[in-house]
Amino acid sequence: MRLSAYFLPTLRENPKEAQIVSHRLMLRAGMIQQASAGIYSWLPLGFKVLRKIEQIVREEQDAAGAQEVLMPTIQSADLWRESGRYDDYGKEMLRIEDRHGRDMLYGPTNEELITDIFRTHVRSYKALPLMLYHIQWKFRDEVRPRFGVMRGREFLMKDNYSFDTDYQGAVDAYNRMFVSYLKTYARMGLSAIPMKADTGPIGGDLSHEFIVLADTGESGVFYDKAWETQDFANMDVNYADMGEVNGIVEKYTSLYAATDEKHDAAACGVAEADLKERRGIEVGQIFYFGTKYSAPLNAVVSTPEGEEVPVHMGSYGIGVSRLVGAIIEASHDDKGIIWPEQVAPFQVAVANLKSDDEGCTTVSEDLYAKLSKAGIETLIDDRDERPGAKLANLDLIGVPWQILVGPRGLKSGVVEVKNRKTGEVVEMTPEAALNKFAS
RNA sequence: CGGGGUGUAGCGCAGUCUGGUAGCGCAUCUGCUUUGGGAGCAGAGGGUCGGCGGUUCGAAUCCGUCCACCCCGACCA
Repeated sequence: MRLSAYFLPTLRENPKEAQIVSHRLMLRAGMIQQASAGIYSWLPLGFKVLRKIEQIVREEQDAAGAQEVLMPTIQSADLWRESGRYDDYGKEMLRIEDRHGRDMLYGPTNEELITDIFRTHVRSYKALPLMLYHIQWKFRDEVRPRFGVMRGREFLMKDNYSFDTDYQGAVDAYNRMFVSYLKTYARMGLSAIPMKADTGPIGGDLSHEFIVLADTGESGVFYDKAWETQDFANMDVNYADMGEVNGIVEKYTSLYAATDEKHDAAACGVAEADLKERRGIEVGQIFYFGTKYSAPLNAVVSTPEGEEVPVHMGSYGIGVSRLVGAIIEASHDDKGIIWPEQVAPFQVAVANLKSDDEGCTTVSEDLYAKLSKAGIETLIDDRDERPGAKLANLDLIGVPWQILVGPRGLKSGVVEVKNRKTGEVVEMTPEAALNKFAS
């Protein structure tokens, strides 16, 4: 992508309404634009990152055996009356009346709809286990939206629903998701720690929330420092082997972690030297809720014994749009965003530091063409700007690697390859720079 | 939902108290000079001052009303 043609409306100054760093940086980096309170348009750069995160979530859901569907944003109130939640959900649910006077709503979650799909088509234990998920926009009419996409009213969420004949099957599904969540967040360059959670209004009796460590997080967390040395991103799991899955869950549920509300220094059993205290952001939650929805909605299956039983369900959510903010909270400096490579909008940015210099232009254009051809997502700053402006902009938008092409280096035949995260700069020939990324 | 605050150019703000030609910085456009950490000079464009109503010869400014947005708290992917 050429920066000269890219719709990237960056801001030099901080918009006054943005208080937390991810919100400020997302606005300044031209990723989002507020449409109304808690509702955002996603501009090219932001949307690109959003889709990368979404894709990682999708791949890990698929790997864990879930199947993707897509349910609508607008739902009929009828199903919600059937489950009893139409009255229970309160003002957070956006209620709409259509032209015929029918009560509709903008879905805040999808238990009812997925259960309806399930009960229409599934009658036998033989179709189980089953996990269906979708990645769709939700709307919850928060009293006080804030923190940009971290706490919006409209948000993109992955919600997965599991269906099993009995409790043991449901726990298996729960455990698969537990493991897949560890891996999902790690693949985005995040440290997310599962913590025992209250089940809240959604109901049920087994739940963990996943909390990403970030200094600016909303809640305080305590955990065993052993969490920091786990490599979940490269964890190889066979989800069909429940012994293996359960082993992983057992290992990590026994490793201490708790939010400050639940932390008990005396009872945690972690030596003081091993106990870390930090802040975190909730980015996902998993629940087992049994027959809470299947019973009222009559989602039943026949067992091998010919008995009809309501299915045991669980739900598993990941706040996809919130993750964009959470990643920035976890990874930035005073100059801007530092994207982990897995979710970065571009892998490499080529900065032509002197765009009216023939040598600089030839070298940077050549690098751009070859990197692009090699399938590397590359951004070239080909604008007629001063070097300082270009460097500041690239730092702001957080591309992990910058190749700086300037007359100073070209005199001795080199360009500079800069790592955004460490700030380390290595001089090398253009060919070597190309090989570093495209080999 | 309780408490507080703000709406003036794309962004950040002054002007409002004390009514009298709508301003500043950044950004944008043109030209020249410049080119390694957000350049300099010269010029230009851009605003029904959140909406509606009222007071007045005259309203960004005073009064009324509505709307939008933000912050703190209680609640949440």
